[in-house]
Amino acid sequence: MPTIHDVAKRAGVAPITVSRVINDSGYASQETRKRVETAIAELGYVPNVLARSLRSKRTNTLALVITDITNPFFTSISRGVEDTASAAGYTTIYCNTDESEEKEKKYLQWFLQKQVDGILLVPAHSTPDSVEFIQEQGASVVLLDRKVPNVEIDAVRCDSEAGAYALIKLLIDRGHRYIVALGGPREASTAQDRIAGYRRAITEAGLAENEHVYYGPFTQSSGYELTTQALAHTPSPTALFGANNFISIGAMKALRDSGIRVPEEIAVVSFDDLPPTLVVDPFLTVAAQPAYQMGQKATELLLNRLSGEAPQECQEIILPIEIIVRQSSGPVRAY
Amino acid sequence: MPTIHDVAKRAGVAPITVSRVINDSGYASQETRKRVETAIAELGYVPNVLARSLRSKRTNTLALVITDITNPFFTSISRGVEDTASAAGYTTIYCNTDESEEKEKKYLQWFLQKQVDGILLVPAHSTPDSVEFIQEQGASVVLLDRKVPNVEIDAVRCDSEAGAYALIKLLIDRGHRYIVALGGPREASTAQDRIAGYRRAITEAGLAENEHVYYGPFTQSSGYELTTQALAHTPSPTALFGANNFISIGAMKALRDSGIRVPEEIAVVSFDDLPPTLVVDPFLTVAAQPAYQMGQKATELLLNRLSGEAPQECQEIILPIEIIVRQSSGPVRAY
DNA sequence: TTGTAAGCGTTATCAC
DNA sequence: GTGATAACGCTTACAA
Repeated sequence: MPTIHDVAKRAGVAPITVSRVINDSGYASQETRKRVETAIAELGYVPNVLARSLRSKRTNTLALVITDITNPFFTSISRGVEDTASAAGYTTIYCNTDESEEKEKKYLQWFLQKQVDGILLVPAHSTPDSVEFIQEQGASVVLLDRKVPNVEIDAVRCDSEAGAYALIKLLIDRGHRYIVALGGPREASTAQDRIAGYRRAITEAGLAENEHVYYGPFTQSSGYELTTQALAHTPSPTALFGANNFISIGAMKALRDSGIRVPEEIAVVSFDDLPPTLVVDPFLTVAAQPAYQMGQKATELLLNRLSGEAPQECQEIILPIEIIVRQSSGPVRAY
Repeated sequence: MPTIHDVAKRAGVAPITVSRVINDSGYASQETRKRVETAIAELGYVPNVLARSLRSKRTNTLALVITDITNPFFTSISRGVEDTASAAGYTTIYCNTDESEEKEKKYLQWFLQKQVDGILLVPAHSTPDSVEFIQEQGASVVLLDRKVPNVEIDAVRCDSEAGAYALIKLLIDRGHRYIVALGGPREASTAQDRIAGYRRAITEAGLAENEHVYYGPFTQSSGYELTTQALAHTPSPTALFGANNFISIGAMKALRDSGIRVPEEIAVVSFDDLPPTLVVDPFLTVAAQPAYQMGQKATELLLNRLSGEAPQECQEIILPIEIIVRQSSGPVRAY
């Protein structure tokens, strides 16, 4: 493998001149530039990014820390991140934490050791630990999707509380009085906010007594299980609210297996839409988050921060949620 | 940030001794080891991976080059890769080529510059260019999902030809005589093989005259469009074969929009299953590939290659395809 | 516009 | 067991 020295020798210049040509930094006469470029081409020279980063302290790498790429919501986010990052000349490292704080910590440590320029983090838990850990090491972070209390930090997310409120309000307006929430993990801020929105809508409608919340992981099997429990309860719910896409799919499966028809016998609403590429007949009434855009905006914010273009103070970007009414929420009626 | 020198000074040893303790290489007396470890803890020393890699020529990083993370098939592959890689202490860089050879080339260049230890490649086109490019730079590659002609190389994939053959055979056995193939891009080896399998089944059944193949990208909109074209054709097909999941979903939408019932009026079979986490009522009869395992096996193979444990000669791992019969293929009948 | 010298933080090599 | 030295390939700081 030829080095910058080899190129320099062949072009009859100093290594630093080659460096200048490669990076378009500093001056270089038309002719010198030409000679260097020829030498590079002839030798098939490829700069060693490691050496460059060691010296310059910049790796042109971003880290994306999400809980599970298998969830289409995070898939879209990650696509938004990768597109934006690569367009700016950055590569993306990624990992799945599976909602485990331990894994999260391990990965963050790795990534910081790799000297990534910035981190996009979907924090598993609502504690400032991870963020503080990153900031101590002097790296830039942007929080994605979820909140963390007591830290000044750039963030991009949707208003989960408002989204959940709108969904529940919709159910109440259609006559539902007994709505069960199939919640996510207590640790995730989005899960907390969605339950808060549920609660607000229920309480406002004077239905506080009917409040009924289950908690569990953001998985299909949890949705299935919680639904089974909810159905066994008396009085039976007339509507279900799934706190994310996986939970709702699990709920739908449980209802199917119990022979309960949606929306005729029970209504279902859900957080998160599935991408249209994956569904032939969209059926669920949902609060849809612009996942791709979230990834995009977060990456732009991070890149601006890195280039020093962003204003000093922290930015919180709250993207709008779209309520998409489909069949699963059923018609207006009296219960 | 403390360096290895600071630790060495504090522990009263040479930097190389610290290095030995950190990496568990070479000897170090119990006592020295202790002193070094204390110093490390006291200073909060974190090794600089960049410097280490520059010297050692190993980055503990793998690159995953896929066409589109948004496709659940590749999502599962990527999860298999990441799980396996991280368990072995490797981080994963990834990118989406969108079936573009140009993007592929750009990303490969980046990744090779970053000195990744190995690359997992889903080649956009069936040409040896990319593979040769990588091998010239001395990096290890494992081919994933798709073939490339005229190169000796490790590879993990499924037998697309056989899978397609089995699907078409199933349709023929149910009485279908006019089956249209909604193919993928001509450049992708999997698309080629699936059409070859289609052709073999059709020909074997003496239906060569009814062969009818469309080509287009592996997207939903292509599936939609090709289906519209196929329906306009006379005689009308009694069955459709979608060459991948997106194409088939597009086909299903086109059929729905045309008011044509599946499987009553037309049968549909498809390559690739959707993960059970995403579908409430699986409907399509499919040739399902073990995507997660493919990622896992490919990564294991690559890691073995890197550690020199793999045998000299190249390995081709062909994983079994499962034919899952559901409603979309309909019952046996005469046409 | 170009070059010199030094150093980024590690580890390979060889010596003791 | 431990250490001195050089080197990995590049860029910053300064000089000409």
